[in-house]
Amino acid sequence: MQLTTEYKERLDHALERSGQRSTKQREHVFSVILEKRDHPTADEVYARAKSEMPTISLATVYNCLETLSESGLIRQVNFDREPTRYCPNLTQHAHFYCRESGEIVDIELSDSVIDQLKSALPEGYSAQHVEIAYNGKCGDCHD
Amino acid sequence: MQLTTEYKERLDHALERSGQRSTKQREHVFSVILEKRDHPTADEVYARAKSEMPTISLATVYNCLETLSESGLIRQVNFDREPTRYCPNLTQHAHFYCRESGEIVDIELSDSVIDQLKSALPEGYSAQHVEIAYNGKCGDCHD
DNA sequence: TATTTTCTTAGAATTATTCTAATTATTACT
DNA sequence: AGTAATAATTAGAATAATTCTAAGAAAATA
Repeated sequence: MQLTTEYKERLDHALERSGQRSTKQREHVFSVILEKRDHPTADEVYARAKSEMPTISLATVYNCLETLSESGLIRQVNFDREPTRYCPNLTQHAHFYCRESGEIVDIELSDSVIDQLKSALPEGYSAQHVEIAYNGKCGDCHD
Repeated sequence: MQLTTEYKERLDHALERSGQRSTKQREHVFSVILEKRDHPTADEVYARAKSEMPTISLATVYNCLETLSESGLIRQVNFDREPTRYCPNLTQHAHFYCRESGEIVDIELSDSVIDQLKSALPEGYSAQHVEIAYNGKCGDCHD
């Protein structure tokens, strides 16, 4: 797939800001993540990326995902002992993991909750990230 | 170390409730977790457990930690691509991970914030756990 | 006490991720 | 444009955390 001009610019600027080069692979991995807005693992990204770029390697996919995360273009999402997942949604949100279906759903959060969470920190502490992970049963999996 | 009567009873009841046996190893692993109230990895628990029970195996430590977690006696704590840690604090709290010192600190949260988080879920969703992980710099590591 | 069930153990296996060293692509410099 | 310097990609090996396996030990049940 092609990156829209908007995302292409966003990618280039973000990479430039962090002193890194824009490459075909980084661009392609970014487009793969944006295309299907779910929460794929590195392996899944690799599989999707390979179908259009057969020579890309798993190591490169890991490198690209790392670079994109560092540049703030995507987020990493972690659940108990599961492989890391990657998320293109940069808005302030939490993740819900359904233990029945394995589905991961974004949960939007109000600014107020986030502010309260940040203000729960002791004096002198500062947080870059707050990761919020729900674990339970989603609507489809309920009795 | 010896488990106090209170904790011994709590352990036995919790195991019974989930149809599991009370064994020397489970008791010992529980006591090790309670003794030093930090957030050890399975390896660290193994090291501590071995000093008093030299024959215990790493697999058993993993099994015991799993059993204790399932029984609700301890909690698992996860941070990005780090080994799972175990926490004896059962009160509603979040975890702060300092990326400088690696220190993990419990952050107490008000019921109100927790309630707001739970009510952010869509209709039909229900959460067993909400894990909240801060990532930043702690008081000691600040400029 | 005998029998069944559940735990523990040691070590092998698995899985996600990172590392290494060689090759290739991109940028910077003439 | 051509060359040197730098950074990224590649394949495969290495690592680290965790899980699995099969045999033996302990606990519960009959």
